[in-house]
Amino acid sequence: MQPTDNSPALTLAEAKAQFIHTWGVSGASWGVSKTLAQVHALLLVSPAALSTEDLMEQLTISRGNASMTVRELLDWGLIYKELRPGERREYFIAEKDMLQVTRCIIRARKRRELDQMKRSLDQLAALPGDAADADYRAFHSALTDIQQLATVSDKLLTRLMQ
Amino acid sequence: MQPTDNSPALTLAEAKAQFIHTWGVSGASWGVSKTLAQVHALLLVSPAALSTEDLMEQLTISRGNASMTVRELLDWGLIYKELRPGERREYFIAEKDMLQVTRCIIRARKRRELDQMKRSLDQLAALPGDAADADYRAFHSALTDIQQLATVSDKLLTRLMQ
DNA sequence: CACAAGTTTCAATAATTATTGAAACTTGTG
DNA sequence: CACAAGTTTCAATAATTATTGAAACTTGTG
Repeated sequence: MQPTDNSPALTLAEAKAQFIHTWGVSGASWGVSKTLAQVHALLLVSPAALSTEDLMEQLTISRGNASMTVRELLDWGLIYKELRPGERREYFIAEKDMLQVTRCIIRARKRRELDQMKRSLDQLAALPGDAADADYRAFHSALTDIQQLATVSDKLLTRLMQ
Repeated sequence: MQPTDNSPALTLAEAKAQFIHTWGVSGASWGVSKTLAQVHALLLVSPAALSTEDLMEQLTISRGNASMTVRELLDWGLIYKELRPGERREYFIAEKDMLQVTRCIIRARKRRELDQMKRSLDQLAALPGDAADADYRAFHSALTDIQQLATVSDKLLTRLMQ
């Protein structure tokens, strides 16, 4: 007797929906909004470009939300506008090369978080103080260690972006 | 005339407070709670171990918050308990080696997010389908690309952890 | 075993963040 | 230049997430 799998296989649409859900959850735990991640996921697995209307419909989100999310994804460089001659409506298509996608994400996050952090650290490290004070020395050395880590990370990320 | 900087220099306590604030903001944008990041920052720049009481006082947070946050930091491996003989109260001290700190953070996030994502992707990639259907092929190929990226990231992160 | 000195849990609440949706805006066309 | 077909903005609101604080629990000691 050949064992046959009785559970109904996922349809393509269900598989896509599940992927969009997973991508949304992941995004949320890295500090980006669930909708942003979901719109990105939907466009990643769409062979064709989609309009704002399509996004609203397929993800049941509002026009405003769709508009702002799409703008942010354009800003990250993760999606492109596709303009069709003679049509008013804008279509969006995702960068499909995952290496490029990675670069975009690293570039954006580095700029927003790491560079900002380095600036704060530099400012704090400039604090003049009494080198005889153990407490001051401890703080300063902690700061220097963190700065060094920031510098190393910066170099590594820059290299990863090629 | 020698130009003298008139702005009052930061005191050590102010500098620490500013560091704690910055670290808190950074943490928040990477999806960890502000308090978690702040407790970590405070312990990072404290030469001595601190008790729950100390944390509550210095960050003006509740006992419950302090307790849960400390437990989570222990779980990440970012802080240690220091027990003093004959004392009931627990003291906490941060891992100060930033290389170790990085490892702990990578290990925890990899386990929580990347490994989880890989499992979801594997499950979706197992979807049987009609290889003649262009839509199916497009989805499958997107999925494979993402899986490959996940695998490469996994290897890179594992290497970074040494 | 009662008590003191702590820690943990978790339901209620506060604070924050994301989302809606209607009004304002933009742009191309007859 | 009026209108149609879209997009964007942003105040109000909904949803989510973090925090409080009091009660329950734990553990060592006289």
